[in-house]
Amino acid sequence: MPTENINAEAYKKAIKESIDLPKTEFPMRGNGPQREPEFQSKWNGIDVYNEGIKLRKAEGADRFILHDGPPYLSSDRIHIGTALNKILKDIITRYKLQKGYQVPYIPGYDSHGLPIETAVVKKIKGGRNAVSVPELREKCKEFALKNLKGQEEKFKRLGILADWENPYVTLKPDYEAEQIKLFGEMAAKGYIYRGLKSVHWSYGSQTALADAEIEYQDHVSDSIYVKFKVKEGEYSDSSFVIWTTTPWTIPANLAICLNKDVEYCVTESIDFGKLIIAKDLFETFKNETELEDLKIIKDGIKGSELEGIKTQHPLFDRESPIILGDHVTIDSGTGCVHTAPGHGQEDFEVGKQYGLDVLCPVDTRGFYTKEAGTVKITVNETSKKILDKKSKKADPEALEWEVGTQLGLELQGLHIADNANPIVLDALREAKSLIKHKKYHHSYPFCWRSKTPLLFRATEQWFASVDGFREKALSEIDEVKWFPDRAKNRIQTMVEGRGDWCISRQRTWGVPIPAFYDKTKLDEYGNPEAILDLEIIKYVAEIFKTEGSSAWYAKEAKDLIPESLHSKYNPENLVKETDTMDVWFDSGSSHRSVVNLRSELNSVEFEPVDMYLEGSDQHRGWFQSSLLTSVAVNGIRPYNNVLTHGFVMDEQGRKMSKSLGNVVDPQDVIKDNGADILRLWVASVDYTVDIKVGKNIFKQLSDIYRNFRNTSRFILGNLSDFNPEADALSYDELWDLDKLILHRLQGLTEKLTEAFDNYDFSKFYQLIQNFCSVDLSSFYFDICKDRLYTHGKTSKSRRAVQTVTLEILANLNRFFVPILPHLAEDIYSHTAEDIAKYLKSKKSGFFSDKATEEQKTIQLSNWPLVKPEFQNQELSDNWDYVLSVRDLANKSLEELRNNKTIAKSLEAKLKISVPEAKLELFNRLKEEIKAAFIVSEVEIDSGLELKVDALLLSGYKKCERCWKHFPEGELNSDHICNTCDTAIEEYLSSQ
RNA sequence: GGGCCUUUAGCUCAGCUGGUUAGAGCGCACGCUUGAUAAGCGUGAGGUCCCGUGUUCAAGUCACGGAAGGCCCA
Repeated sequence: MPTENINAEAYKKAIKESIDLPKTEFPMRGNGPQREPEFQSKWNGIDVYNEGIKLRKAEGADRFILHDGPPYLSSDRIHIGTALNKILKDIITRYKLQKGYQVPYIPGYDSHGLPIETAVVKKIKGGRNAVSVPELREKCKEFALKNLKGQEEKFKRLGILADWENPYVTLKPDYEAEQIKLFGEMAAKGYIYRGLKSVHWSYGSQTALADAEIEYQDHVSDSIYVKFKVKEGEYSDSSFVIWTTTPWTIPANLAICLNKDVEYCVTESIDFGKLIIAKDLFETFKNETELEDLKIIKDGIKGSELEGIKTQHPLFDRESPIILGDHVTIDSGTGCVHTAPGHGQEDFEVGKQYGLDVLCPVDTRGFYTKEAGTVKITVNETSKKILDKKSKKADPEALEWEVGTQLGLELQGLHIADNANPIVLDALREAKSLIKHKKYHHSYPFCWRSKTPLLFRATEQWFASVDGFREKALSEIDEVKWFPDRAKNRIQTMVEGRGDWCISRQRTWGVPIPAFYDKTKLDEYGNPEAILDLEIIKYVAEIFKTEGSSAWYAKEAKDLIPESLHSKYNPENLVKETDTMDVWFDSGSSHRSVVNLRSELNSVEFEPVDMYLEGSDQHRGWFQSSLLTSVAVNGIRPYNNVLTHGFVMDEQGRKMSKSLGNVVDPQDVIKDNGADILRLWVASVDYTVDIKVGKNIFKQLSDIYRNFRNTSRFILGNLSDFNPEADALSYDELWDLDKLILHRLQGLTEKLTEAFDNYDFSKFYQLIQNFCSVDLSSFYFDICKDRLYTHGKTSKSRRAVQTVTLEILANLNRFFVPILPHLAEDIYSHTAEDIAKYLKSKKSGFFSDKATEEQKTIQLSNWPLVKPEFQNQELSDNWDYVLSVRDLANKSLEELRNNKTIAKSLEAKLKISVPEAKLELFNRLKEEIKAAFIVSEVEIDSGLELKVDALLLSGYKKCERCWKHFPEGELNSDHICNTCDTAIEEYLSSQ
């Protein structure tokens, strides 16, 4: 009751003024696009990355090394998939840092290779040959480093914590030096050899291509059936029929391959006589060739019976023997496989077994060489054009060819993708060997850069012999923990089945292969002997280390070989290798060039790092190249854990492509929503499979993000007057509801920690969302508003809520750090002075005891621990039951609201009947239940079944201040209840 | 064409070794509040668990076949 000496006016005014509403500057909207860079420059100012290392070092903490896989520097922009990758890494490193590890993280960049070279050449007037090799390499380097700056800027904008001052770049001299030493060691162990091999060759780019550089496209080829007449013996009146879609390889045919187990048959038709094909393909063959009179005249011939038969090459005076190979199937064609060892991998292999030559009459640009030979044709309209063009090129004055002329035509100079096929077809027709020609649609390998179709070409290449260490590689795969575990199966299968690794590239922009050729020593094919010497390589490595690998091109052989070896290898006779290394060898060397070279990452002996984390395409890429080189020279895996993520798709789950117009650009996302939204996206999805992204998804993420903000904002606002040192209450002084939420906070902390330990970040998203939305916003906060706003600033019941919400804030704030570092910073920077002081004190456990004042930044906070003293299972179980009754109460209240009996739940009372067994509990908690259900009155009795009825309170009046309803006698003349009256008095006396 | 993988409400995710009416949060609709206010609360409607065929007393869950999509390989 107001006492007489208090001014009635002041009292009335105080009714509203004494309400303790939240007070905070923390904005409702994050405005990330604008404010995130401000936080980031703050972090740069205190050098969070290095301070983090220093701090944990001071604690004597273990290291957690996540070794970065280098993104490729073909552009100065980053792809959404790269953003996903870097964010995942950052979430992990930030979490590990909070958990108390030293977390050195060296970002890397992949800087050599064809795409960069192609992009640079494109910009050079006059093309590749207009500049010297060192000039071209210099331009490539500039281009790569320019892109590095661009990508680095975007990575920083994502909020990635890393050693940005000292990234590793595969073009850096120290990197290159280590890489060729690694190569040298592999060579010394006998794992590197030079061999002739049929490889995918791009005549457009004039180079052999790595598997990763091949694209398959739909293509229309010339499909032909060609007969090869048997020269002698039992089948001398018959011909074998081959099928091919590359007629231009016919001049390189050296054999016909059958399968020893397949049944062959002799067929006959009037037009082409007796033809031998696989019996199972008879119908297909008959349909395809439209030989309606074709019939089988003999069958039951095993492939093995036909081995060694000699057939006549249709174009040349040359034999093509029948050989056997397991790769021959009856899936398509005739079961008799045209074999040109110079133009096919399997042909090459089987040819080797039979001692066939490797005839490859095609030059690097795709033109027939002299070896292709001469064919007989009769000039027709098509060939006339080709021939006129060809002869006018040689002699502008040359006369045009006349249709019908017969001639022997030299194939040399025809291009295999342009005009070779028509000529070969004419020649086959002329020789009466062409049974059928039609167009054929299929998918065919193309060069990813020049978009030209590929051919197989037998060339001299450097190889790493995987057989030498395959078993060890497989047993090391076993030692690695793979996330998700199916990844293990995938890489295992790949390593088991893979062939030798072709390391050389006929390119300029790369690390030169440190080999020489002795032109005075020729092998049987006339190739000079190759020299690969570890001592020389070590010498070259020293040169690279100071001058970079371009020294290879600038120096002469004699300067690249130590003097002491000049007598062994006469530099006068030596020619430098011009091939460079496959870029997968570059990045695959990083365990040596980075991990082993940098003191912050290595120990005395080589040890696997804790983690590699890349997209699932890297099973064939970096995971494998790193594993192979590491096993080869270190005898051990390069990593202990490998985590893979899927690919980013559009909202329909389709691949992103320019033509579909569904590409999501991370730069745009940041511009529109900020980096935290992008990071939250990463944390919201199951990244082990393909991940969808798009406008609607960002809309949803923004909603959730705002919920996180508002939850935090509510706490900050209500803690504005709270001084933990003086005002915090002990556990015993808390309400049940407070203890309940503390208990739930421990559960959340426990589950989140487990989720992070398992790299299961989508759990974070789900758990935090549920906690903020269900446990806090709609439950605890909603209930506590009464206590916070009306019970009086210094009341115990209000202090209890503040004590608990501080505890919640302290955890939430730190939970946000790995995923939403900017939000975490924003929250922390808005904590009131007293709160901040408390958090920085030892008591809170918020920071490491070893942390300096500088290091007390939220970014270097400790991960929250579960506090057993706040766990209270019995209380929680009781309340689970009470809260199930709350659901019933809400339903009943909703009815009253719907039929307009009440507007607010405080206008109602609840009649609750509970089973006898629960009666004591409900009576004991009556006051808290009233608060928890947000009604003004409850009546509790026991009944056979649980029942809740909401009714309009009659005879009660609303307290003008707290809006709860009371029996009329309990309010004073100003319609104020006792609790509020006390609060008002306290307020007035403090004025 | 081959290997591996994915497919549960509009969205993001749970559904362990097969067991009652398939869950959560968000979004949406309707209502309330105006003392978290470009906020907050309540209630509600949403699902042929990609399709088909089997196994089983019982299938989102197991088997086989297929579709769509993805990565890798040819």
